[in-house]
Amino acid sequence: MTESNGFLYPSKWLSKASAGDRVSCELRMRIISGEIESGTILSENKLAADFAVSRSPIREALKILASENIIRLERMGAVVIGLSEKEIEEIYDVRLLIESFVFERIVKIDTNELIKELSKILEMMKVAIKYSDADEFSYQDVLFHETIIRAVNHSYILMIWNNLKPVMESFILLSMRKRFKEKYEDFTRIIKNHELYIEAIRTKDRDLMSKSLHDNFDDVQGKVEDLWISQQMLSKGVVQQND
Amino acid sequence: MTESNGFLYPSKWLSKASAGDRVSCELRMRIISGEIESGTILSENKLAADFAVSRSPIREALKILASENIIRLERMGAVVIGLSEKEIEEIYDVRLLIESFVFERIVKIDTNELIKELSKILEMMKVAIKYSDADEFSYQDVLFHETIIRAVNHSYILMIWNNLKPVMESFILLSMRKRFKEKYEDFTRIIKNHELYIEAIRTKDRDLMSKSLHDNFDDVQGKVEDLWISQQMLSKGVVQQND
DNA sequence: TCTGGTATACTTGTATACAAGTATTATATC
DNA sequence: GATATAATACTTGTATACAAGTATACCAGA
Repeated sequence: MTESNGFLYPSKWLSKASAGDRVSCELRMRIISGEIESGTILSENKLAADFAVSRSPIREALKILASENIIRLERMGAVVIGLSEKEIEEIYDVRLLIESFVFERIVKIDTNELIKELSKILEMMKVAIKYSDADEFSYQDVLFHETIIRAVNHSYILMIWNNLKPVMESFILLSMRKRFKEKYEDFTRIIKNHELYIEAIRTKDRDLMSKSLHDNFDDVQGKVEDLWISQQMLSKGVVQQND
Repeated sequence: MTESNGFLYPSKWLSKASAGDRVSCELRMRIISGEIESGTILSENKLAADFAVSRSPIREALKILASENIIRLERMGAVVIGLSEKEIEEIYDVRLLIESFVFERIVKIDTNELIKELSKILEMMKVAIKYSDADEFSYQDVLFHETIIRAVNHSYILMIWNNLKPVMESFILLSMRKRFKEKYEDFTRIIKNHELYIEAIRTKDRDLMSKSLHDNFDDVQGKVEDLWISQQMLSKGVVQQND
């Protein structure tokens, strides 16, 4: 709905992606936005027809979404789980868990390079705000946190992140698009929060990190809740996937 | 090598599994045991021929293993990563992380039902020891921890567990098989440790939980290291997957 | 009207075919 | 002998076909 082609996921992020990836990204957005309601049963054949691809990429996409816990693969059809408030809280539990873990590792390593990189990303975020580019802002926001996580070089923490990332990304994307329209002033606070985060890493200050992390989450979570609910409301009139 | 049919993964655990699952379970065991060495490049076609199935289930299996971080999907071929000591430590980092998180939730809920279930599993483990059934013991051991994790009803923590579980399972399986042969006396200590864990849950005693958790990990990790190394040694003479 | 069985229209899992792309090898040219 | 180019033997991603299983609907018979 945001893009002119009727797809929710930014098409430029899919330049080199396979059909399976495209489908998974788009389906994920539709599920998280509430366009496809929780409880809907998705059929491989129907999806294949809708997306004009064969069942192979559809199957791939469904497997991915199932591993992200937003659908549940059953004997007949895939049941949409979606993101209720409970799931959103749970995601932030996990983010808090892994980012806290990561911070404990970060305080033990040299962070000069990391800080430089984070500062660059922050600049990018500012530019994105300036030009009201919600998608770019979201991208950089996700990248910011991913960069921190990657810094500690922990493959299994990275594994968790990789599982969480797509859902996070979609969620943030939807949140930011909404806020760019309605709550532009939010972004100064978000930027300040990220600056605080960098500062926490620089000074290796646990308390500051904890504060900025919690603020960041509260910010996104609290504010986004009504976004999400409004999206749900919006989609109540939408046609069901299966008739 | 353990089973007469030349497969490492217990065939009875695959009764209702698809070909893709079979392949992923068996490949995982071979990779973790070191039978397939780290660095090996796996070809879809070759694997399909080896396992006498088509490429479809092989692709599925490779996707699964890639999400578990034991192989890496590249443009041409899948590169085996395997489990070095670093990865094993990382896995236990994550287990420690999630089980600690879970415990914090557990102290807030009614644990009667959980404790009953855990006690049952413990009894099963004892029986498995009595009859020297390493596979059954491993199964119950994994189930023990999974039961605790499931008790808190946290879908995204469960998601992490689901990603970790197969690798854990394979690792524990190999470890226990070895120890049943060589270090039978270990098991009294493992049982005692699990009893301690139950006790920690019953009394909601953080310190006791932390102790038993760490002991359990040190136990498995420390003791298993040499298992794993010996497995690696063992596999040095093994024929490469690709010629 | 209710029960039992059968036909049908779905479903998944697997095999196979094919297109497009990428290393590798061999050949031709200098 | 060294280098550029072409042939080849791979690779992945996707489409399609088919078998086996399952829910649904429908119809026959009581």
